[in-house]
Amino acid sequence: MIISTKTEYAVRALVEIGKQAEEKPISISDICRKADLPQKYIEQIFRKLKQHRIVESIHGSKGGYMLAKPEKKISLNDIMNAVEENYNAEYCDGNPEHHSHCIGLPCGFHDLWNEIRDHMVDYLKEIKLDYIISRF
Amino acid sequence: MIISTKTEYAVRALVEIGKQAEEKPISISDICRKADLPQKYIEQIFRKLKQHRIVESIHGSKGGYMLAKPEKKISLNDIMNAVEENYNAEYCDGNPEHHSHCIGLPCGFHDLWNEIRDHMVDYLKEIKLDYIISRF
DNA sequence: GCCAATTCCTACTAAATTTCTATGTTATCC
DNA sequence: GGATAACATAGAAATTTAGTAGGAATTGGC
Repeated sequence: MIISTKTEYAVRALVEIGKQAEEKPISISDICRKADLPQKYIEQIFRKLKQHRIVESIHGSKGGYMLAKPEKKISLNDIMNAVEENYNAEYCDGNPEHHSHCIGLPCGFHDLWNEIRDHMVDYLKEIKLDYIISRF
Repeated sequence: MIISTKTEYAVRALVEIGKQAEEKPISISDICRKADLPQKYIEQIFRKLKQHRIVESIHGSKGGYMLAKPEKKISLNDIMNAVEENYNAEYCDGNPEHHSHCIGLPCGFHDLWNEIRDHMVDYLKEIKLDYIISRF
């Protein structure tokens, strides 16, 4: 499956924030209760989302998370890039010492894999959070 | 990474068959020697490729594998479909008893994930083995 | 008929990754 | 000061992926 649990959880949690009409922060525990998600896991995920400026947080009691920018400026690509490990990794540097089958530069396979990844990234950039929310 | 080792191995092995000018079978051991691949693993992969009519085999001594159809009729999608587990799996059937967050049918998330998967499948259908081979 | 080379089959092991929990610390509101 | 929340790190548990072991069945060539 193309979409991992981690990405799905991130999206479901962000949708929960998006559904919140008011401009006040919502806590992880609220999100998880409403969307039936594992709280500690979501905490980790949200720290990554914050590092990538997708959400911002308010510390302490009455604190929580808010979207850091408008829903239409947050794409599925942004979310996956924040949340998935080495989402951006080049498949290979073409160095035969790392991959014995690379006969040299450029390596045809890895150019192809990167081409496929780039296609996917471009597509996912067009799927915005507002579109996702609108489907509910 | 979108492309797994298993798919990469399958492609590299199929390219090796494609490079073979003559219309005679090539053995797994030859393929693995030339492309530096783990033989037993490739054997498994080729059995799946055979089940999906991507290659055909000749038993016994002097036996081996050949492409079952022209290179331009074998797509990356065909290969991944043969080789990757539940490549075709619907993300979810929308049944809340299986996924507690599905509030009903249709389930917006899973329709979206399937939409993304379908986009990817359509793209991968257009990447044919002859194109891949031509890149070397 | 026998041997070598090969496909074919199943079960298992090992490694890596992903998912999730435990146990805190720090910050803020009341 | 207590409650509630974000923030942090380590690691357990589960799942998936990659690879190995050992052999059975099939065929060509001698």
